[in-house]
Amino acid sequence: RDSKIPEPPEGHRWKEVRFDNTVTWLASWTENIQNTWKYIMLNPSSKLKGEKDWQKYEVARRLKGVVHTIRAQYRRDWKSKELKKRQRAVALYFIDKLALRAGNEKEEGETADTVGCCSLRVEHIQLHAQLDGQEHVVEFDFLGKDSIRYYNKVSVEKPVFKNLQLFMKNKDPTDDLFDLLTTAFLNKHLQHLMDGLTAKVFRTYNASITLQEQLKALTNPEDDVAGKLLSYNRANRAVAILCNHQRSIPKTYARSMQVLQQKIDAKKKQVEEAQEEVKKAEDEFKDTEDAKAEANLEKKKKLLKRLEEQLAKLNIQATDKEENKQIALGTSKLNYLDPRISVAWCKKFGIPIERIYNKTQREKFAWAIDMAGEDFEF
DNA sequence: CAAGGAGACTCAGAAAACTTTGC
DNA sequence: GGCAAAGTTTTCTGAGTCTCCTT
Repeated sequence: RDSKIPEPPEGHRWKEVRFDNTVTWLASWTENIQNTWKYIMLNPSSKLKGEKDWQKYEVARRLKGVVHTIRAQYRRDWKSKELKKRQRAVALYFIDKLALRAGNEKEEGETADTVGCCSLRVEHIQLHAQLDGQEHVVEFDFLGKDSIRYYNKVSVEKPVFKNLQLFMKNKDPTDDLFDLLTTAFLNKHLQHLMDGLTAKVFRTYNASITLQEQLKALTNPEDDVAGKLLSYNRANRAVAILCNHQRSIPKTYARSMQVLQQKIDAKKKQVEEAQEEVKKAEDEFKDTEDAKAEANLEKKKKLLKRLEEQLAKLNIQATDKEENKQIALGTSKLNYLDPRISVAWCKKFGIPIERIYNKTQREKFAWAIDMAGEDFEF
């Protein structure tokens, strides 16, 4: 603190050596190709990053307390006399319900043509008064962050639908859907509703609350560890779908699926054979009615049951793999799910934490592992 | 005094590196 | 018990969000 600022080592062209406790980086420079900033920052396992992460989830938990009021308010604003407020209210509805990103404006041409909520254009949505037996369906199709496609058909509340029709009236496909709205305006409003509230907090909040609810709904205390872990993965997957976290289909997918399918086919055959055996044993027992034949029948039945169970397990595995082939679970696990929810779940159901988090993740979430008991509620 | 840009930080999936599994 | 393939973890660095300061 009181020590003298050291001189930059000779033979280098450092700009400066500085003391600055308002930032968290250790070194920075401007990258010379694109003129962007580069930083050396601390590891996620560091105290500094851990505390920041904790804070983030605490803000999301505060949102939980006021989200009902906020929802009531944006519903009222759907009928506002000010068009700008209506746009804000509809956009916020999307951000809340669909976990869309804020959608800052970005420089045209220089960067990929991707959008978020506030930067949606007319061409990115289609309205269907009626679709697949649902009313007021909005069909989204646009490229989001990292040019990942967002495609979704959602039934929305009638006032939202009416408003969207209004916003689209007399506009070209390339016009902004929310032409009166900016992320700055939206975030200023959110800040006013709750200290520290911004658009992205909704993503964190909805992701975490979804995990908690799904875990509650899916976990069967009777299941073994593998069964419970499957439930956990499904809860995690629900969140990844909500946040649209995708991945390209793994190169090994087709092959490993094929191998699995072979296993399934082989198992099916075994089951069929076992069924034959049972039938045979049944006939024999009917004929002879002796104890030996009965015992044999029971044995065959038992075998059949075991094989059927194994088949069912393989089928689940295949379904799981199939469902997961385009979905990336890592991003939500690392960035959106309050780790205390997972820690509490592990403690409650006696699942070792290392089945959920690997070594690096346990280091990153050390604060949560320390803090959360089995009855932690997000 | 609002608009806009600089700056700082979080979040994203792909690819490389490493570990485990199944033969 | 060794080796290839499959699966997992780590690394990489670009793409977003949002704050704050300048104009």
